Amino acid sequence: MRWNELSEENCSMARAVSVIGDRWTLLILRDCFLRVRRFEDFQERLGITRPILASRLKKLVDEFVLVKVPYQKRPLRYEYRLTQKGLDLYPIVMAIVHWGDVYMADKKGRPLLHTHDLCGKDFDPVMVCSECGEPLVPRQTHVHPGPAATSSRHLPLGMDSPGARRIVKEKAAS
Amino acid sequence: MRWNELSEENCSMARAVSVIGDRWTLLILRDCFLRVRRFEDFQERLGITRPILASRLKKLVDEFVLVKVPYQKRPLRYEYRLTQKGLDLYPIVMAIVHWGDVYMADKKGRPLLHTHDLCGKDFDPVMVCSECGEPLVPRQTHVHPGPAATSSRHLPLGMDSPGARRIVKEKAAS
DNA sequence: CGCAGCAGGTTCAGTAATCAAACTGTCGAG
DNA sequence: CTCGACAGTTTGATTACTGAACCTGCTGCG
Repeated sequence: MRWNELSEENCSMARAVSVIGDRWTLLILRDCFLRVRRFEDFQERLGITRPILASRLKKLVDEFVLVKVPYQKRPLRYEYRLTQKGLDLYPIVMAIVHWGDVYMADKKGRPLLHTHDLCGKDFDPVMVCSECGEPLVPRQTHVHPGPAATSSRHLPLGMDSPGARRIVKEKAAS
Repeated sequence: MRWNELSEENCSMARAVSVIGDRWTLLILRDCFLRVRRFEDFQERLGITRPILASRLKKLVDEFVLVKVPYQKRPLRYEYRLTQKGLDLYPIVMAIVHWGDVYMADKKGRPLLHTHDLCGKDFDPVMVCSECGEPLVPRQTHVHPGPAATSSRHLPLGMDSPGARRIVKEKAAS
């Protein structure tokens, strides 16, 4: 499968990954949330090569995750700012940072702490259920087909997934 | 910067991205949470080439995100299961799926709905502050150096970041 | 026994993406 | 008129990914 074919898959994750599923893109987005906005600043902070940075920024602009806003004329220069679509990536970025803090930090602790202005405390992000507010645990959730469910691929062991075929076979054999 | 150098960066996000920051890896992990466990099943569902799948699974095992568990002897065969470290990627996966649902779904709606067994309802994941329980909004948070803060890179406009140098210059000029 | 089939990979040649470094173009300051 | 800042683009060499085929270890069938 080619990368651009990913965006046509009937799977929200595949479509999201076709936009943000790239190491450089994720690091660029982290910097966006740290209020980095200019080409040279991204380049110096990330150590990314200039052609790659240009291509990733272009893609994010094409996808409406970032907008180019002029911050001066003569010479006309633009900075990159998060749109609402981009700002809504915050949970993804925070979830990744938090996982890195827990599992990839060295002995000295975390390089960066996050403070919540509302309560004034340093926080960790916690993912909860929108309906009951309880923290989400993978074992306490399951999935079922939604309105746009068509393909059997990317459904969890749907009736014609390989796993299900195997299970059906195994049951038939017993 | 090379990919493997990423893991040495003093930044939790960079280190996490060195493990999971790859389109295929993210899709493999999604399937893990859908209880896909075998090489052939991953291969068929994802349409990934076999060498890449083998290399990604190996990397995830090396990083203790997955473990190989034998499910039969003669012939000895293994399946891939999430470790606790892998299970803790759930918020990342859910956040990506949710963003995809909101911004990348087609008119028909979502391909997949998630049900929370505790409350019995279909839910969206919401990221809240561990201290006060309020939903996290990027504008209501800020960062400051933690115990392991060393390099100025990857700090938000630290005193010797390019952005800060520019701001200092601009203030001095006024 | 001989051979097909399955699960889980590996090997190989060709194509695509990424790298470092240099180059372009516009402008303001000295 | 030269210098430096900014925001990229171009170039040639290196690295990663792709698709197809191949390999291994075992089982079940005739």
